[in-house]
Amino acid sequence: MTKSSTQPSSPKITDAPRAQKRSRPVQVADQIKRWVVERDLRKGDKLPNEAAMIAQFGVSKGTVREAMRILEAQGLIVTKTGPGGGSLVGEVSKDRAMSLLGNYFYFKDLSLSDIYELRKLLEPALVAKLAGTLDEGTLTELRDMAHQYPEPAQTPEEEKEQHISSLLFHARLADAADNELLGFVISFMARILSDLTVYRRLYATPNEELWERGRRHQIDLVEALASGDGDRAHAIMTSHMEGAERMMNQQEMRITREFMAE
Amino acid sequence: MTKSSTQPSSPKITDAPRAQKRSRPVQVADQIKRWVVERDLRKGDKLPNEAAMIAQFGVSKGTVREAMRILEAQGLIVTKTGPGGGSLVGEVSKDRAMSLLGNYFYFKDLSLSDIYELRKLLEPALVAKLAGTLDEGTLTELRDMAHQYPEPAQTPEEEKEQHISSLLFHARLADAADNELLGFVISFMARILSDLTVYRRLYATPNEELWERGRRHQIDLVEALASGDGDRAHAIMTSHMEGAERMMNQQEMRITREFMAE
DNA sequence: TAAGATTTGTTCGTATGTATC
DNA sequence: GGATACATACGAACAAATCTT
Repeated sequence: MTKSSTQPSSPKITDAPRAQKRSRPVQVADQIKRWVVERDLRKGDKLPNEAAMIAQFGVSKGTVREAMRILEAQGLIVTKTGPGGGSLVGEVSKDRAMSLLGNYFYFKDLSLSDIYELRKLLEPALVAKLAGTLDEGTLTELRDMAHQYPEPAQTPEEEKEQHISSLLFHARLADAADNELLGFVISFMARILSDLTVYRRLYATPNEELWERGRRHQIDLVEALASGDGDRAHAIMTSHMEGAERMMNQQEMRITREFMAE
Repeated sequence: MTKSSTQPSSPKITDAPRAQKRSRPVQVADQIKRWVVERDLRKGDKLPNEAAMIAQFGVSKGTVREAMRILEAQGLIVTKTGPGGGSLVGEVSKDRAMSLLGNYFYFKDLSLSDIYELRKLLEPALVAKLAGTLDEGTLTELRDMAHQYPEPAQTPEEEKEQHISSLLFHARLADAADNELLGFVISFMARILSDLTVYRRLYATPNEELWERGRRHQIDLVEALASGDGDRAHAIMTSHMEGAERMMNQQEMRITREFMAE
């Protein structure tokens, strides 16, 4: 392992001017981060306890606690009370990462077409890559999800439920990719879309034809994936994305501005 | 504005089991977040001061301060001392969002091909869309960046510099997209790649032919963008991505595991 | 420049809660 | 149950920053 030994840290992309005075807790948090990186600590590894840090950094208990809260908020540590307790290095969860990123887009007012521009690029490519690589368990899982709602929704609540279920289907596909980055982006978009609000419905009853097409797409897609037909999977997903975008535009869905959950 | 009035918050995508006891500071932080969302507060809006929150939530000063640190760590507030000071709602910066997301991937060990799989999908599509839409100022900026290094690098340091410069070129393109989501993903990848480490160099001198091809690509790309030739821009970028990936694989670059900067 | 007011920043002492043995 | 080791929370005091006069 070539320990990079504090190289001059070449200029970062999109590096803000940043100078500023940093409060003690933030300084302490940064030092702890460095400490963790230097020792290459991993998921369950223990950090020194409060008392040790108070001594180590020469600050008070309150300051150390604020520093720990900073790290905790970023998902980098978890803390337990009691004997043998203390703070442990904690892998940032996907859920938390999505929430944190969601906070950024909270202020950005994404549009549906922004999201679908990306979905139309990524999801067809994803399934094309996935075709023929999924094990039986995953395929069964996907088949079950595709068949879960055999009838069109009767109520707005039911329709929302089906909408969420459909997005879970896509998130499941994303998780099957062995590309964490691709999987994350797709899951993140699914999550944003699952927080949608129907602003005004143009048709009193949901468009059954579009619904049926969406359902057929899912079912056909799983079979294309099972048979290893990447081109067909790609085509189905492309068609599905276009249909989904059209349906959502028809219903004038709006993105809900929402803060992180945790 | 249709205030969504605390709807039952439909099941989230990738919602962890999550129950757990939440510490007082976290509870307070959550309440403040809700408070902000309910009132639809924006960038510069003021939050109540410490004393008011102590009274409001019936907790001690230390607890309130820990709560504020949590929000600050997520980029949601900024705090100033002095009269008229206090905490303000603060838009999450792109830089901070990338750092926070970087923490997630810190544990994931992304490979170069993971990143390039996405780049090859997104960047050609981006430039195809951008063709003919850029103003003269932006085009000039891009031209300048493309011509910045007229000679191949002589030293590893120089080469790294050029590498970063090239990624800045891509980040600049991403910012020109009027799709914040697409722009963010591309910039984020550029940032990860800018933190690369050359692990072992196969050729003592950098491959000049590949370098020259990369440079030509950038120059030709800007002209294609200026003339509005989307197909050509797409083709150039595709070729460029393939070349870049090949070059990096040749040099056996490794992704540096690095914690957030701020 | 200086003084005073306001608001956050930091410390210390003490007490309480919680999990392990 | 009791002892121990740890985090959690409170309250009072003082320090530092920054605005106003």
